[in-house]
Amino acid sequence: MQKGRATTKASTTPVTIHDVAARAGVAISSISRVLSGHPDVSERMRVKVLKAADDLGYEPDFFAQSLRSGATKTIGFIIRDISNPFFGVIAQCCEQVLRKAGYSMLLMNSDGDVATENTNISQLRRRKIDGLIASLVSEDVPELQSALEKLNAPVVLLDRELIGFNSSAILTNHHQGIEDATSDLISRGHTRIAFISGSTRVYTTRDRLKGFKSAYKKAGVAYPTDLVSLGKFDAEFGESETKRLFTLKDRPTALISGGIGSTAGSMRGLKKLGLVPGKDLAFIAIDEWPMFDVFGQQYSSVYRDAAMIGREAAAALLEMMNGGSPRTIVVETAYIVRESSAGGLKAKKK
Amino acid sequence: MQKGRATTKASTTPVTIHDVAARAGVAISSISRVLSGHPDVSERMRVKVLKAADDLGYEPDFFAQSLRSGATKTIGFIIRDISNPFFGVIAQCCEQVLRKAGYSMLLMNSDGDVATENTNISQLRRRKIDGLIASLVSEDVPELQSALEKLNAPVVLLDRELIGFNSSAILTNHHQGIEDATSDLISRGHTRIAFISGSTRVYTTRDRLKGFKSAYKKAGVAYPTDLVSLGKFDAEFGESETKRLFTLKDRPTALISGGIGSTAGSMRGLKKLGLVPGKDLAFIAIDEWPMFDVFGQQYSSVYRDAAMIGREAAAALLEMMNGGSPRTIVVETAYIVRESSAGGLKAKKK
DNA sequence: CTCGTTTCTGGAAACGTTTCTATTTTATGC
DNA sequence: GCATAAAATAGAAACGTTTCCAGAAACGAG
Repeated sequence: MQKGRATTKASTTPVTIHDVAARAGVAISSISRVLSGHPDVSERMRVKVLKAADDLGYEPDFFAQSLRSGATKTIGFIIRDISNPFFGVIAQCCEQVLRKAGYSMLLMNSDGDVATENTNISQLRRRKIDGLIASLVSEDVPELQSALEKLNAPVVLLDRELIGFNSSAILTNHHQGIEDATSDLISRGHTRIAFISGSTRVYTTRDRLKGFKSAYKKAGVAYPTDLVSLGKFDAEFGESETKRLFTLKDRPTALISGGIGSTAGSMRGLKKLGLVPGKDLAFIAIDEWPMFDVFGQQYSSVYRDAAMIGREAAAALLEMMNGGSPRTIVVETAYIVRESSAGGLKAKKK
Repeated sequence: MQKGRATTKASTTPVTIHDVAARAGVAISSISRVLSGHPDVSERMRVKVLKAADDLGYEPDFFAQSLRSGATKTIGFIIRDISNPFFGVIAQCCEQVLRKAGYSMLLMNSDGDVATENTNISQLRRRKIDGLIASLVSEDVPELQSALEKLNAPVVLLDRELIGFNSSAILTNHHQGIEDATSDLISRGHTRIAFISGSTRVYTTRDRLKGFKSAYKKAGVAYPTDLVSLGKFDAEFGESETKRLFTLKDRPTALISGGIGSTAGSMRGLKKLGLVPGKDLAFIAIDEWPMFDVFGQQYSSVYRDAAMIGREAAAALLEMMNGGSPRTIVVETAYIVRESSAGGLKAKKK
């Protein structure tokens, strides 16, 4: 049930630069010059060409342009999982900034899988992207660095450190926020604080752990190595580890868990154990997410600004694509105290 | 601080089909035939070419392929706002399915703005996408339909009805879930139920309203027109309208609000008014989001499966791109009763 | 052995641009 | 009015593929 092709003649055969040249009665090179803003163009020519292009509704073919010029005006965006609202905010802000600069964004989920991530990078290389923004699954994959180098395009890493690789990075000062949070719990009398986070193969987790340890050190107390559980970023891991830790003989009295997937898992685990944050234990979430103010209002958190991370990442990439040099930006975190920082100690005293 | 170019010779000059042809000592057309699986190829040639391609690490140039063949293996994905977790889940599932079929996804936010959406569509047309999945801002934009037609590619619409336009659509049966929810509230004794949703210029809102009206009709009661507020999908609208409705002289005793942005706004508004869902009013959210089970556990909802919507959309698009015809799929909703369905009536009796 | 098919291969023409080079036109200074 | 430089234009060669076409090689059948 196709629409009659006579009605919309534009859709039948796309109009090319040749058509415009024929209509204006000039060479195709002149069309290109006018449209790309080349300086050596007379006013008479400019008017004539623009008129012809407008009459015909000419739109340059993207692939032909890219093939010839080498620039694709396309950037790649690789993350673990776009359904994670934290990444969603980052992606949104990146896309908005990049779009305004004339770039389009290819989105790819790595599903937390190194092999998928590698495939994605290859795919983006074949598509000759002008730049890449990525939150990588792991920092210590041997072939990763050379895969990124082969892209031959500027790279902005989100919360990752690839030593020896010349990229921009938007890092987060996790350790300060976590240290503040941990110190607060210690000052309230906690010693057995559980700490759940993702893989130690990324900066994120290492920097968080650094803050956790540092708080204990400042308090002059050894940190509870048996309560630190680092492994994966997903909810399943957070849930099972929470269950395991909170059924130990010497049960923890507090829990710091993050990022978002991990927190969700921990909450599920606690719920199943019948433990209530702010009462049966002190609880601090790492990272907030949309609507935290209404749905997580009782939960303390270590907060960071996802929108800023997105904007800074896009800005850093644009700068590099315009010939600027890579830079590292550190986004701060803040420990936000709410109701759930209380609780957990009664059980200890009993 | 560039790496020495001698070390990684691959990165200096990309290897083309000509290099492979030279190495194998055959014509470039033979390379193309082997690699594209053309039947008329001898075994000897196949082995020779594959070896040469492998030796050189040859990867076909994407743009050259697209320019010549016309297929871009790229699909466009336009939504209001990827930071909305509901869209995040849809996007994730779409991308996963499409990636496995060899397609990449260009993500664009329309920011709820008709003009931006139109610009995005033009951009995607110039990029000659093979297909489009879109959640449009509004159905009754005059030039929208012709803009989509000019794409010359199959389109899958998310929760939108564009009459006379030949596309697939993944619709949601909103009205059933909303009707069930509303009926439940009515049977509990409510008559003054507030209803907040987005623009009536899209199917989503109209179908929700249909369910709301239908419940009242079945109860034989006129529905409260002064308590229905339809306008925008964002949190600001939800918040201001909630405040307005719940400060009316004849205050509503219950609230149904959605989608996610609207719900968040409503929750904020109620919080500022000091009204507690499940106590001072009955409250039902339209749409759930990640972690609803732990953070929204007391809230009743009208639920639908975002992951399924994403998968179905991708599947429908793939089918159309393979020559199949458009189809319409309807995803069901379910009213899920939780604590917040109670409350609100004491105030009335007083 | 020759002829007609079939199978395979090479050469070249596209695809729609940008950009290089050469040529023509216009402007400038004397 | 003429030489010279500068500005504007046309023409053609790229970019890296796919695909069409023609011809070569292989293969049976008579």
